Amino acid sequence: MNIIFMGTPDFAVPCLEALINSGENVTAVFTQPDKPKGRGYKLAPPPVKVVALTHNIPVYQPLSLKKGEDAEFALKVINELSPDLIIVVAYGKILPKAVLDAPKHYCINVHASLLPKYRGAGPIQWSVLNGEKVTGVTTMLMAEGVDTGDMLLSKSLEIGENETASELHDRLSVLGAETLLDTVSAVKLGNITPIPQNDSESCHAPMLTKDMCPIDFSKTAQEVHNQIRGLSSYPCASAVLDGKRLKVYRSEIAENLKSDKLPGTIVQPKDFTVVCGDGACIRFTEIQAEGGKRMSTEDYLRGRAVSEGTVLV
RNA sequence: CGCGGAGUGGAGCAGCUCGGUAGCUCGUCGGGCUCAUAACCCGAAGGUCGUAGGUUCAAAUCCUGCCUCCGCAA
Repeated sequence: MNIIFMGTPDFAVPCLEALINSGENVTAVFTQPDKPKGRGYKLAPPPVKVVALTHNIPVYQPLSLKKGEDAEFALKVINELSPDLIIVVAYGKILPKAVLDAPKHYCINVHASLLPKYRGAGPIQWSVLNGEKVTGVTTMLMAEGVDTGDMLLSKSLEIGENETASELHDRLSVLGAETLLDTVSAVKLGNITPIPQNDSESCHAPMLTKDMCPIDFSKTAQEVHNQIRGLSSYPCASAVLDGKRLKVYRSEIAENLKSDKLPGTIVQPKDFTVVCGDGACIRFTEIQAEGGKRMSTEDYLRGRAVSEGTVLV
């Protein structure tokens, strides 16, 4: 099949590679423009672009698909390629109707949640933040609303107790590629049955922001744990130790340990165990100090003393 | 030229202000104690102090260039 692929970040890469490896004819890749990133504002290409280029697939990076010269040119390109399918995976732009109607068959989107739950840009992180036990990926026909189209196929998986959003991200991106291939096969066989979403069961998962990062130790240990997992590894939960920011990438609930100390107090300096609002304790297992490298708490404590009774803010 | 921090035995850090035998916590190896141990005691190995120059009788320490890593901001 002739396919146009639209996607931008790492999550989309396995899908693109799966299509290429399964012998589909990917005639063009649309992705976000290179953006200045990191120190010194170096211009960085999106991961999907890098993969596309290594397979010699033409890459288009319009600023907009809705209006302006870029949009007109993009639409022209799309129509000239006359794709059978347009596959969209975390592209980061909303497609106008003209693009949705362009392919002979469908515009199909791969979304990292079990729809209709967690529509939006941050489904993986929010399912961890909310302490979900199960999540998955769903393929759907694209409609004009964000993540509201009729569902095609879905696959689910269990979320580990201590699993971080970035680990889950990696697993879901692989599962997404599988689900996408199954969906494409079904389309070829004319064997798809779109199922409308039940809007009343939906919820929204917006992009994460930095004001979600500071840890509020007055919450329960489980809530704090979920926050740490859900924000890892970006933007990453943080606490303040001795006036400096401490990022917490990984944690675990301390079994059978209670304390009536003030929430945020370090009760076991040897393994960085901290009291939370419900008296239960949480143990940081992977952290990063300002200016320092990300490392296991064990390594961190070898070089810096943390004293019992210190209170994190 | 966006702002800032850091590169020291296998790991994480101190030492640099006020140049002059490289230290701490841990790991590794050997020995001891112990019913036993991740506990304790004794001992050992292991470092061109990121890299290239400069200043100096002497540089981890002062000066300059370069490389790499990280925080903020985007």
